Amino acid sequence: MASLGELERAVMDLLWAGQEAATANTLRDLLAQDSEAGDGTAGHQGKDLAVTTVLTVLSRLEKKGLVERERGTRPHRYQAVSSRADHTAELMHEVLGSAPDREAVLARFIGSVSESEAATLRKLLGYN
Amino acid sequence: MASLGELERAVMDLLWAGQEAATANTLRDLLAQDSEAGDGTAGHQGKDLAVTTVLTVLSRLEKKGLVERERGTRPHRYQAVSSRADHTAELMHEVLGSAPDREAVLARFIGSVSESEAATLRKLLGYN
DNA sequence: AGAAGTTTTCTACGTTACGTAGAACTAACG
DNA sequence: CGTTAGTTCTACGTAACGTAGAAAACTTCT
Repeated sequence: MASLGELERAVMDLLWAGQEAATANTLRDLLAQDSEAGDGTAGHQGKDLAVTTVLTVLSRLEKKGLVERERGTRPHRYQAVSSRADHTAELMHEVLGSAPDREAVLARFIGSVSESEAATLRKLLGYN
Repeated sequence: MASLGELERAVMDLLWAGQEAATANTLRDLLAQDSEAGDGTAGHQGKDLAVTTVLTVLSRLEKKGLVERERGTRPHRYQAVSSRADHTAELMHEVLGSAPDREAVLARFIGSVSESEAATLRKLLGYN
């Protein structure tokens, strides 16, 4: 119960990027901007989305527990429930937990970690 | 490009469990067995699947690059391309790579790792 | 070789997730 | 209270997946 669609992902990226809670309109504008700057790298192409589209996606994200909304203010404001780092780490745990042989998974995982990441990990695990 | 459906997952689990390449029929039988033993823990319920169902799933898994088939022999034999540990570790990397702030993700990840896993990781990273 | 059985491929349908948005409803503001 | 901004409802198209029958390909037996 974790994978996100392309647009859902784009919205979460925006929510994770900005620290402030945002409205659907703001998000729609940001999405429009992102789709410009056509560096061809990735991302959707072309026309702006309708606000209702953004709202639908936000509702779905809320149902999934990834987004929280302030219903008090009139233009509702949305924000990510947890930081991207937290969310991603949680996902990693989910994946890790999906296998019965965790040790083996960790071994392979560490086996293909970059040197800098390995350094980070050593630091994090260091004393304790 | 990674997530598996419930049945796809069940099939992969069987392929990962057995070291020998298996035929669709064998797999169907194993799936039937698994669905018995109704401990209610999880897994599908009820009736056996048609062999064609298993074959369809195997084809899809092959297309996804998770399964390899020997076309030479007549009942084709199927096997996992990589071990479950490898596959899972790869998934973890994919997840990790999906965030721009890997260090932060790793920090959170390590933060909620069990003590035994932490020990495993220290060992793997070469105490330092 | 021809019939009969086995295995694989093709095609298809139902369900659910997701992108997308119009229509209708609700709240705010003058 | 009417207009306007914002939200919810409903809906359609596409794709993934579970599921399997029908048809095609291959084996085997006589």
